[in-house]
Amino acid sequence: MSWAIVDVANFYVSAERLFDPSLRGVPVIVLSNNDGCAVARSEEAKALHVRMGEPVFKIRDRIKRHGIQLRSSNYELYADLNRRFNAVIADHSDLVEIYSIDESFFRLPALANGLGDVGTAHRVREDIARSVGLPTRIGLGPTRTLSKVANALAKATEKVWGGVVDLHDLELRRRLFEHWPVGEVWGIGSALEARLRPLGVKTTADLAALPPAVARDIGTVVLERLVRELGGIECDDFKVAPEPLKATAVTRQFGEPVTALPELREAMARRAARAAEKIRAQGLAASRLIAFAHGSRYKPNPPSASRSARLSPPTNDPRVIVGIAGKMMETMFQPGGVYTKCGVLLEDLSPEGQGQADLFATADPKAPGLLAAMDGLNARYGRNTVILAAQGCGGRSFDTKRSQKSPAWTTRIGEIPVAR
DNA sequence: TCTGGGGTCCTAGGACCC
DNA sequence: TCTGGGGTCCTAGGACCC
Repeated sequence: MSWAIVDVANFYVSAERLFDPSLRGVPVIVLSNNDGCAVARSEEAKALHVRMGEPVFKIRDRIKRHGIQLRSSNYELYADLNRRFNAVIADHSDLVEIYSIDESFFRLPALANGLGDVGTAHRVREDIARSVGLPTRIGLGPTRTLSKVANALAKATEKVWGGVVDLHDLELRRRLFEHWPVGEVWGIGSALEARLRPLGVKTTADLAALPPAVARDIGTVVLERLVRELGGIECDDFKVAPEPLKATAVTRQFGEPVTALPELREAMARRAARAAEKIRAQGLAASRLIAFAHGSRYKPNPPSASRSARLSPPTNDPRVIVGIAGKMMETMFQPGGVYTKCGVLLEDLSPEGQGQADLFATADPKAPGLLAAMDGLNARYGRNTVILAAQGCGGRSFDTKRSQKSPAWTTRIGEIPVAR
């Protein structure tokens, strides 16, 4: 098998630059939700040592001194561009797996010599650059893991090898792995890296040389599979049809800290309603609900609590979910606590109507029609056109901050760019 | 004094990814 | 003053069953 993975360079920044030429050639940072941290950096920003995940308030002086441009994250735009570049990939491949918002695995026609695949990979890059306008890198290899490592190497060697690296060749792997730090390998995080270091496993070559049983001993079966995949043995397959969601979460930091119970209830209701809406859109119902609320972890003694409950029968009815989450918020609330975040998790998701009926609960016969009407109106006239009273009206100070958001250039008729 | 064996299910927590 | 959000997978340990 021949695996390929394409990733978009500094995706969020590249997306922002597409419709705003003033951002080109200057340092740009795209911020996390609530405008808190840097989650994407242009090459110019990286050169100024802005780190991934760095809080914005800590780099205010650099932002000012170097004129670093800030943008809030604009997921509507990124999701649309994701759709577009995947359509281009599909022109070249019969099998595409969307792995994340900025990465997709795909299969290339396996030619006898690897050169054909490299040529195709270059054409995919060129097509995406021409028809979508996004810069990409591509890694090729006989397994998923090897293509991921190749992709990382393509990033590091872009100027030399033009953004495509093929790791089908054993000799090339041997040479490159000796210089590639083990912590850079997909699946090796800081904890595993720290466990591997004292054992003398510092490079990818060291890791690939571990006997699988030893790897399992150091980590789990996950590390064992990783080692096998580095050796060219496939342990993982394409996931073309997206697996049904197993759990979903809606958790948000507050724009401003909250101390009053009525506001906390309202904030919780907004998150719970959104979570219920998400699973309805997938035709799923939840069997377990978890709600939590806490204060800043950078403060001493922040309030922190969570509650969980089984939902029987499984449900996606916002009236039920918002009701329970609201009661949970009441039992968690500590007077005097300064809260900065709350959220709802829905777990044990199953297809709607498939769960075991509850012997003691009678289903509301009107619910399906009511919820379909509500979702229909919100789809047609915009999110939150119809809401539950518990969610409260209008924008509130505790909603997420997004002060620098760019327009939805490609998906809203009122926000398309104007040319003069 | 001596105190089985083999399962399943659930939960919490850790680790990883983007 | 200000520090993101949303997923998956695995394991250990407890509760429970026969």
